[in-house]
Amino acid sequence: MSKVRTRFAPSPTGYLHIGGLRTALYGFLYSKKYDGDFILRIEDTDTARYVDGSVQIIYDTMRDSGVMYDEGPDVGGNFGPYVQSERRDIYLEYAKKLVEAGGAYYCFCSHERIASLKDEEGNLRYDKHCLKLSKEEVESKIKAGEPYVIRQNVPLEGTGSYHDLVYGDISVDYKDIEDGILIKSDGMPTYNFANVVDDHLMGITHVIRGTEYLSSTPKYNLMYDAFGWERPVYIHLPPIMKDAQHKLSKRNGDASYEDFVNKGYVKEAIINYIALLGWSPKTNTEKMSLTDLIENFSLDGISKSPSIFDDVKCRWLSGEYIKEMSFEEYKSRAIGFLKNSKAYGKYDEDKLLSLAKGRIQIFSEIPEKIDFLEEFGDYDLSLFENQKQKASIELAKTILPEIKQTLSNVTDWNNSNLFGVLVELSSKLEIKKQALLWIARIAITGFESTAGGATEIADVLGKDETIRRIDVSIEKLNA
RNA sequence: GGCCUCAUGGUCAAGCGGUUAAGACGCAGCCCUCUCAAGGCUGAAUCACGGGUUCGAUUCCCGUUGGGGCUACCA
Repeated sequence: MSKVRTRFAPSPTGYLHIGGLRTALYGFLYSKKYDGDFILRIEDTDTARYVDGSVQIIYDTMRDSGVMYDEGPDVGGNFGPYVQSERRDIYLEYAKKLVEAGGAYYCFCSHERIASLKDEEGNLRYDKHCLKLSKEEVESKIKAGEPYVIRQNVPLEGTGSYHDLVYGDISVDYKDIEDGILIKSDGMPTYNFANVVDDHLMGITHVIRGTEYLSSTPKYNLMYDAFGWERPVYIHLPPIMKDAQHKLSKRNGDASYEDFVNKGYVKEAIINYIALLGWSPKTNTEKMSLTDLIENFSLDGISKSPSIFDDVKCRWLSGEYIKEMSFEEYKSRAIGFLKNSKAYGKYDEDKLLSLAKGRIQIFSEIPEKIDFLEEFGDYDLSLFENQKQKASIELAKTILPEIKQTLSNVTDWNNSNLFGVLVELSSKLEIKKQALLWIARIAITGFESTAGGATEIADVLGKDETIRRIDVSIEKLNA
């Protein structure tokens, strides 16, 4: 059996969105699973929709996410060029061959004539008018400089069938397929032609793409057959939806990979999550690295129905990655987000980061988790009241001076020491440690809930600031 | 409109004629805990509808409904 070769063929019309990335991912996983090649091809035949810079975004996204290709415009390969606009002559050459083979024909009809072909329901259907032109007529028109397109010659009768590895047997009657344009009047091919020529010339064995091509595949097969080429294996993928009725798409301005990365989602989690959207390993394992995914990927786990992107679950997965990340790794990724916190620069970086780790799902949540450190101020005394912890304003009044005294004597200021002395104090005072720690925490933060406990926070604040805040609270209680 | 296609809890999903219909996220409750978070346990919640086929349908067939796609000199 020949080597598996799959491809991802995006058009450079903007950023690379999540749905496109998943298509790329599946192509990548499938090829790697079978030790094959994964090719990147840029489909830029529509010059009008071209967006500057988007090719670079595609390169960057694929590299950054780990969905890396073996051949492509910027890495080379033996089947180039990998940019369609650079293959113009190739398409023209093959289009002529197809005309020779009877699979296509020149068409000189004006837009006006085409428009006049509307039927009662307003549908357009080309009437094969130019198919009747003799070879001589065609040649003289071309010579005279008349603009033309090349159309596919689809049979009026019969049925095109093929087997899709996800959707099974698909059949479309040829009468329902138009004689679509293969070469535009500007000499560029349309997707409908370029994809066939390129996939064949590049040796693509498995075509993995979205379902939007499911019903147009029979017309591509017509071309493979007319050329006498072997048809590739087809694997169509269900779409990723934004909600029940809208597909995630860049045309709608939906989220891209880089948007998620910028918001602080762990990249591995993004890939992991989208791998699971529309595919199931059939085991209960959900957290998987790219390597795990390659190992477990299989076509029969791909589902046929659309799946809705669930941001909540994607964040959860991201949080799982953060929890399991080494501190060093976490720090290197989180530091840029820490800088957005009010507390940044005022306290020890590692301590701030530790406070947030385990409490966030995406890195951009860091500031909101630790900003309270810099928001100590006019809090409500009723916060000292807590039945469950057996804490009260009265108790706070009596023990806060003791807490201050005890802390003042601490020389080695760190979390475990602080915890030790305060627990010791609570037993000496014969009160629950929970009550004492609750009071201490409220006294130094002024918040009902905080990321971190009393001693953990005191550790971050440092001795001077902790004592100062306790003084403020004592004064407040006695006011 | 025509054609293609899809349909299991709120979401992702396993299931592939006989199951107490997995699991995960989320949600609720309890436990644990230095508040929060994390962790542990428990719980609520699903086979779109109607016909068949079959001893028996979530599973197979047909239809209805609903969703998506194609129907461009876009991909």
